[in-house]
Amino acid sequence: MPSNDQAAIPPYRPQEIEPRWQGRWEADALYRTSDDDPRPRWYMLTMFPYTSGDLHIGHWYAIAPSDVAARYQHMRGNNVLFPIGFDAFGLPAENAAISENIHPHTWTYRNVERMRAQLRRMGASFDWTREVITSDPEYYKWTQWWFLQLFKHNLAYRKQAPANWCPSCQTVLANEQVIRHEGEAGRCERCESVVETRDLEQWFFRITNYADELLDFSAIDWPERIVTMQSNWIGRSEGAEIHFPFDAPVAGVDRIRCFTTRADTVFGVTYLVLAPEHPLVEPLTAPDRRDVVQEYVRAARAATEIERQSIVRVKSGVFTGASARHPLTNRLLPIWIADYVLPSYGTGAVMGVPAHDVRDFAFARQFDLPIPTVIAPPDWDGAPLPEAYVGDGRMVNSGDFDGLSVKEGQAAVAARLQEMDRGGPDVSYRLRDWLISRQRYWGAPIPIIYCAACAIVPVPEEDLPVLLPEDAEFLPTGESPLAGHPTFTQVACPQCEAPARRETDTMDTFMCSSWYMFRYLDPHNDREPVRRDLAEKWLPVDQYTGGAEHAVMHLLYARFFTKAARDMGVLPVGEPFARLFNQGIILKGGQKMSKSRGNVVAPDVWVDKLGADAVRLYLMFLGPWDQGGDWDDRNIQGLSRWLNRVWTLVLRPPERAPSEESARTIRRLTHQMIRRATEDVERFRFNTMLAAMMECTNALARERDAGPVDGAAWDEAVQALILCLAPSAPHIAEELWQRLGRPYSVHQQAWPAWDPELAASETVTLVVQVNGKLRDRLTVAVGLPESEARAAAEASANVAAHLAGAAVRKVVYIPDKLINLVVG
RNA sequence: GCCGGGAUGGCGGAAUCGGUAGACGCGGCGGACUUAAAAUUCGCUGGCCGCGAGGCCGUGUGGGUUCGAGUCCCGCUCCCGGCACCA
Repeated sequence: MPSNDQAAIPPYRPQEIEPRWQGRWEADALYRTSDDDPRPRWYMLTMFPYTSGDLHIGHWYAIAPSDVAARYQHMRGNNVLFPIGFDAFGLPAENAAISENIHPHTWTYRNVERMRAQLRRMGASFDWTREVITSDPEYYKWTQWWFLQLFKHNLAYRKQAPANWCPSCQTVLANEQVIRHEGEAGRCERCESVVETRDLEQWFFRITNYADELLDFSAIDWPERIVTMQSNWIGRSEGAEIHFPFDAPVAGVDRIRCFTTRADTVFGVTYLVLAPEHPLVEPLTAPDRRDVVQEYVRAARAATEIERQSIVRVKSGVFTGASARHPLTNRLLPIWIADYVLPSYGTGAVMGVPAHDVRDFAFARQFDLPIPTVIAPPDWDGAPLPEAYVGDGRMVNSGDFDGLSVKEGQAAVAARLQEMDRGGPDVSYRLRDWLISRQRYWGAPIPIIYCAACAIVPVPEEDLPVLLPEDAEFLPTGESPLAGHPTFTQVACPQCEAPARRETDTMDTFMCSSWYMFRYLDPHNDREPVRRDLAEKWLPVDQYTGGAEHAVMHLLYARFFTKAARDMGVLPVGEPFARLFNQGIILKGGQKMSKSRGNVVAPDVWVDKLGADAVRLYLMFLGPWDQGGDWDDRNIQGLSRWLNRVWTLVLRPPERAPSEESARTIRRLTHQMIRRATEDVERFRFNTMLAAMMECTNALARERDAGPVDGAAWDEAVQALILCLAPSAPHIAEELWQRLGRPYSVHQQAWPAWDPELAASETVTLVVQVNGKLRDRLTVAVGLPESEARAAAEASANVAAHLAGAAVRKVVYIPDKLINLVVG
């Protein structure tokens, strides 16, 4: 085209049009969701961000495609709810408070302000009227209410438990704050001191009550990966409990209970092992063994569980001097203690079967304990085993169980023990109860009062919220920060009115995020967490998106909360999220972005340079969303260029002339594009969706440059392109839609439908092969009969050359695809 | 060690009910426009051979099934993620 045409259309200036449309949409409340809208509901949710400071490119990568999906559902005629909020309690605010000498509240709400503004620049279709901030009293009042409900239903309990204690920071650390990776395992992430264990009274939730139900994923459509991770985390093991009696009761107990998945090996037991923390260790230990046992226990307790699990697997342990009887042979079995037995799994006691367990084998070797074989490997010659044999085989040296397979033996032994009242079938889980106490300031206070007379008293619901005092001293002092507050702890017992003391721990922030998806439905309700009819209308969330790093934390806790709430009659559903999609991680130069690496991509810089639309598109285009990808400064140019081409395509009118042929071609391009874009957006394949639209743009430009186009078909094409682009690049789509004189807003138009007939091609490329090798490509009519296809193929000079006169033995014909002539 | 996921041009990635490998984009090369550059735009761009028509090779690696394999089966190598003394 002549260059002076270019002067005729205004340049594409995202910096000018994006803020203008954002202002207009907000003024018009375009994205406000009504609860009374009769259209089908669609609850689209993206994991709310933590108030960490600036919105980084990872937030954009998580949120922008989610916004595209929400906008698409809206265009499909659904009443879409797409809310946003902030996960605002937590340790980073306290750390910032300490290092920057600023109050956590100030720090957090300043970040909320900044992040709101940055989110608005993205042009996302959030309904801001439903925003929740978990550190608002209006919100955490109900977090505390949830605690009280769980307490009332016996799903919350208090017990003494070991916690990670940093002697330098003078505070308890969450497991996540203890370095786990090899070399530095068991150290504080802030000061690198060796973390100790301290016993503290802690609050727990009985998530283990729901272990089996949490293993049932049949009602939800989640990525296989997350399902597997949750299943492994819950770790259901079927086996048996086996009781080993004492000759005389010890501390009122007459037996040691062990859990095993290998009841079939019970005749191979040569010793028992207790975890050093096991309550029977003290009463069992013989007087002459006391010193050595106490020293071992002390050393074991000095290490954290994390440390114990990460040290090299050298077996250590000491003999207690006590013994128990074998339940089936009555043999005396020495009782040891060893730190390879974990106090928190099973019963904290293990039967040692050296021949058929690699850990027991190592232990027996270390301490010279007998290693009798009781499962015969195939072709076993009766010789001692060189290593633990854990495979299948027949039971031997096992009395009347000899000859049974491993599987048969497990059932038979468990049944026999049950008859004898010495145990029986049992199930064990890796999942532990959820420890929610935090000895920290910046969290929701646990609504509990301790009274000398009435013991543990829940705060009455009408007294909620228990406000977090603003004037607490939160610097690390070795005590829970609220404990040092002059008035917070002092309270009258709600039952007897005697002076009592408040609980001073706060709740794990994962509690706040376990129910936020319900609060969006009714964010300002001051009488209940969510109105029942709204929960019935909107739940479960139709589509949830977020990172896979929350697989066994947030996503598991949220499922637990929902099931508990259903059983308490609070919610009508047992699963919070019907569908889940995990986006991947965005990298820079193949590495995670971090301030210390100096490779953090700031979205604002790119919005200034190329516009939010280009940034959104690039994030969608750089690869499949679930695989993540690497940010490359150069590649984003391609998306910006494409937007410029779309801009020009729409605004520079082509030469028009009615034409059947041109109309057919343009409509075919259009409807093929709509079909591909629709199928791809449905599957969250945003990269190929955009590729389809780019191809259409390029093809339309070629049509235009080739001569006059059919005006009606052209207008349809351009409008369809804008509509398909609208969810992905909402600003330029709105601008072009307006410039075409179409009615505001493009975002309230219907997603275009494709007509299969218009999308269909009249001709196809038929691939011609000889013996499976490509020899020619023919353009033929759709649905060509085989005889004609064969004739056409054989007429090809190159095909004839390769046939070389040989007889065709077989013809493979896939209509509209390929014909393969097999010779020889 | 166990459980997932993956390996395709110079780069990011397309294509999996087995049927044209490399769509789309980046980068590169060449042309147009420009005093020049940038921007824009057009063409080419897996390797080797060939003037050309065309041929041979090619989806981590070694086998196999098939008229036909990136795709299915068996064996290996490497990379990423999760779990890790769970009895």
